[in-house]
Amino acid sequence: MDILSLLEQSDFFRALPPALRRSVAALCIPKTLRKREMLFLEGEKGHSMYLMAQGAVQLFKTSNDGKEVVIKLVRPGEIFGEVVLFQEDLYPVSACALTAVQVFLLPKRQFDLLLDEEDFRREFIGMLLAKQRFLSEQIFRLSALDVEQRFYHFLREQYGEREEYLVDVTKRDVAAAIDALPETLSRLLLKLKEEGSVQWEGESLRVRKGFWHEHEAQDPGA
Amino acid sequence: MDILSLLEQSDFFRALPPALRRSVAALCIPKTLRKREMLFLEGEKGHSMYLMAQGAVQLFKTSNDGKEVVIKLVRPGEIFGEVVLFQEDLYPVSACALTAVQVFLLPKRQFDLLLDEEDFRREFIGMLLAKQRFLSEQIFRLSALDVEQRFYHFLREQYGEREEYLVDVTKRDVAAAIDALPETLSRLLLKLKEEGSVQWEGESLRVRKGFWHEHEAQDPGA
DNA sequence: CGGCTGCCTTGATGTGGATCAAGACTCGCC
DNA sequence: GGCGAGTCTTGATCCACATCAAGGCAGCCG
Repeated sequence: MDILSLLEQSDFFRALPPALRRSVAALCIPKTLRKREMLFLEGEKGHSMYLMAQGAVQLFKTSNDGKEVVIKLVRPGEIFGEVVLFQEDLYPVSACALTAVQVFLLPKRQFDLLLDEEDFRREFIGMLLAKQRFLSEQIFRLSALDVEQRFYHFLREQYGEREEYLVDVTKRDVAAAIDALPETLSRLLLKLKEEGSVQWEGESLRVRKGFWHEHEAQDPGA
Repeated sequence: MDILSLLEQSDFFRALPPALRRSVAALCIPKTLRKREMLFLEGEKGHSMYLMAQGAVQLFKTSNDGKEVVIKLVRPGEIFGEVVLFQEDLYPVSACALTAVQVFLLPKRQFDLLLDEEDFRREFIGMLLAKQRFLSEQIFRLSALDVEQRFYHFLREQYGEREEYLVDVTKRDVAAAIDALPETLSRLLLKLKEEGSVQWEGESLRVRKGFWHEHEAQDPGA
């Protein structure tokens, strides 16, 4: 994936005038990670934000006693690590590649230039607000939905309402993403298989016709 | 509380040149609410953000089956409802006064002027990022801490590490804020009283000397 | 006054999901 | 080929917290 077309796809780099976009592209530093490689650690000093090009990155926090809490999975086209560009410069989360990953790195200094662009600014702030919505909803989900519903939400959010999926992350990672243990997800999947509604073998997951219709999304007001 | 000195206290209105600050003050619409009055509802269209002057406001989401999940309590000096100023103009949460409340309303249109100010912009974005940190930590707390630790965090965050508190919200609201039922909080408080560590009667809450020392905050990396 | 409406407490019981423990299965690697 | 490490499953048990149900105890109003 080349950087320029990625920028064109990305919601808010699209807002830049083409000339500036090209110069940003020139400043972006590409980086690839292998599965399970760490990108940065919670508490570390950071000077760049990241633009996701390929794969999946897990953002998580770690408790004193070692429990890892997933805050968000990042997918191609999304930005992360932008928290570090203003004021406080410590990453509030750790980032780990769940698959082979391709990202671009945009250093702090280059970034300031962009913010002078009125349109870019609007898009950037809009993106921050969208993230705020996402996190609020995540809080809601954790406290109001059970594991089963969180699993459905996960599928919808990551891959959309389909009948066949190619799941590119492990069950363990899915479990973590919906704040459950692998054991719990495993038992859930067994139940769903017996019900005939969801079947997940290897990378391929399939869902009974009409399934999504019977499982409407929560949270209409969002 | 008069609006001008509030603006001077507020983290990022302080960044405005005094002249502009005065003109903002002139544009702010004061509003007072009584306990339990609603300010806006999830899903409603909105055209203003709010600046908190006095009291406590609860931001929450409601599930299909009526469960209310508190996202955040807002305190004097904080901003809320700003999500509505860009793109999507529906409030993602509902807002309810937990006490008598004084707020100022800043309509969308006036707000755009402010964003042209370089310094203000930086502060505004900084505030959004701080909120993002807060929400991430909240997710962490919900999934990694038990009710007892969430209660301690609540006290620290709302009032600081003191020995005596004047609690201005009801137990029911505290319970909701730490994602617990009133019954659960009640039982916790009984336990803490028997241990001699926390005593809460009426509005006054007191904590054993040395208590905070024994209960260090989690989440060092934040 | 007496009754109502919120708030808070206390008790008995239920349960979703965590925890602990033990295989099974896969795959890369020597 | 076989060993070891990582992943996934399955079962038995446990526990924090929810749920359900009843009172107690204000404060307020007619």
